[in-house]
Amino acid sequence: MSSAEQLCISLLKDCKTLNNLKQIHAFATKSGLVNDSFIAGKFLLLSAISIANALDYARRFFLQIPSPDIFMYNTLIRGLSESESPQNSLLTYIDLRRKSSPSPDSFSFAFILKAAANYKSLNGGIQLHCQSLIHGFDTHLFVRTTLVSMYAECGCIISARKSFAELPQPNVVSWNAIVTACFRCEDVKGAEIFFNQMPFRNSTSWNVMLAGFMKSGELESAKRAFADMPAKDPVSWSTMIVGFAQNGSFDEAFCFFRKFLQMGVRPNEVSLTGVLSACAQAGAFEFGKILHGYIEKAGLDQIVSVTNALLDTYSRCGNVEMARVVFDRMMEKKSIVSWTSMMAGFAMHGYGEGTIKLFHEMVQSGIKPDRITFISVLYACSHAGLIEQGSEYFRKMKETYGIEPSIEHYGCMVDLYSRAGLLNKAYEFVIGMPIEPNVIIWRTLLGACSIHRDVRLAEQVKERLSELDPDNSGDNVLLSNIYANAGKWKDVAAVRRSMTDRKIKKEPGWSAIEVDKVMYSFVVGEGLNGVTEEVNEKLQEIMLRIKVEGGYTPEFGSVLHDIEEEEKENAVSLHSEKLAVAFGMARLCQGSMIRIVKNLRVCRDCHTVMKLISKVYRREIVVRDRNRFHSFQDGNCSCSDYW
DNA sequence: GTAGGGTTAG
Repeated sequence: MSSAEQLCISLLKDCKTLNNLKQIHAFATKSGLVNDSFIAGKFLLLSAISIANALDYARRFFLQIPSPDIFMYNTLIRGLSESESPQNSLLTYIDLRRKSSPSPDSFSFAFILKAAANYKSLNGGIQLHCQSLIHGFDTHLFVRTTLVSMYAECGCIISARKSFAELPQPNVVSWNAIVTACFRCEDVKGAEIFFNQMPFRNSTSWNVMLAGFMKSGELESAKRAFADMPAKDPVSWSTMIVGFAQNGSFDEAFCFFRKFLQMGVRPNEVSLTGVLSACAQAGAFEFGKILHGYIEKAGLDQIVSVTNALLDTYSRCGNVEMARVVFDRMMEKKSIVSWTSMMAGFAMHGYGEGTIKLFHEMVQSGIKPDRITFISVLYACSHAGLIEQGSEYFRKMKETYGIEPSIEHYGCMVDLYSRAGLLNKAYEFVIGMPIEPNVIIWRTLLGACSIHRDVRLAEQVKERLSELDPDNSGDNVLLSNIYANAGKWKDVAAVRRSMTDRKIKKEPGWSAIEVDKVMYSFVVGEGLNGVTEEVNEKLQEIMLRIKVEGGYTPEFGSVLHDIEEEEKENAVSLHSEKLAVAFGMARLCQGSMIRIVKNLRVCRDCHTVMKLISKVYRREIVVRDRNRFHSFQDGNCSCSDYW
């Protein structure tokens, strides 16, 4: 081996970034080493698998190789199978089959079947199954285990079971694969039966059960299995924490994370992303900050998934500035998820221009936007009232980037026109959509009818919603609010009556606020032990002061009945966000920001009250509602009263 | 020098 070759190999061993790889590439080209198949193979392995955002580089590099060997083909097929567009993996396989050499081997089929699984293409999977049969690899243990997973991913549990049954000697991995396959196809009973039949189990088999139960929403079964398992490893703990977070059980996620810490184990990055996600959903800003400190101390701030979760937590807790700091510190490690999260953060806070600026920076940096990136861009345009730009990006995503708009993109466009008051244009857009509009689309339009007070269109839209989702409480409440705003009390009563007749209950609104790192939640009409009196007193003081000093007059649009004015005032003054803000004003020290998370949309009256409090008391208030953030300062809101 | 099963953010 020449000294240049030795140097090149040792450089490649430490290579961690694309820029670094490019430097080594230049050196290898100059010395002619790039033609060495071993070195070229290593280049591919690094760019296609190990280094983030380097797959395009791998493809270009591959095209320059005169006659790639099977290892090179396999590496590229594998890299593409894990990408956004796994179908490109298939194109590379077809290219391989067109040539007389090299021939595909067992590795090729393991990777290409994984691509079919990721693409969820049953037809493609079946054809590749045939291909593996033709080449005599379908009975290979690894290939067959991948077949079990592939069929399950594509929703065909019968073929998955058949592939497993044809294994003469399944090992523990094959057994785990068939158990996961049952869970994927929503056959929890089947999964339990296979698990009980297993001749051998390591901790992974138990973890398969935990993950399966969690994904099926069977939290009690997951907890039971967790208690029963003989030995818990860090993956078991992470699975539980992540599972709770994904099922919306934040308290249990926090509780398991604390227990995990108490064991004296250093929590891994996955458990941290899980607990951060629970913070993000619950709006637990102070706890998030503690985790941030912990992450830096443990040196986990170099792990992209952790920093992405952290930046998302900050922005969902209303602190988009801290999110930006985390984002900037990632330097060249930013992934498409980091960019898109940051853009979503800006968009939620109403920074439309900032979102678009980030979009261009991302494209500049060489990362291709995907469908989720465009959801953020369109969402930003709609929340900032950038109608022309929104339409332009909607056109561009298909023409320039080849991304077919999905229902979410159409939803953003309907929202864009609706918010701007172009209700007819929005309605025509929905009618002209090439895909069937879903309830979310119609609901967006109904929301717009409420804001822009269009009773006639609202009735039309509600009819469609009644066909698709007749018992939705939110839609019925919205329609009755629209009638209430228009003073049509008879219609309000009719909606209410039909709701009572069909036993539809209004989804209870709740608001949460964190004080001394503890989350307190408030629900209308429910007292909170020990603090009710305190909250009522404070609220009365606030309402009086904003009337006298801020000229507040209540708006009753969100009150359902045709009741006396004074009663109406009581009903709106009890909205959960008002209780939460009163509690925050009573407990948090002067000058600190008040952060509230609400499960529903904030009502117009509460919005006005928040603005007045921010002015009269000189307090900064941030409210996250179902759709976006409202940052109240000196009498104004970041949404410009447009939500 | 590459694989198959369990936990990871938008």
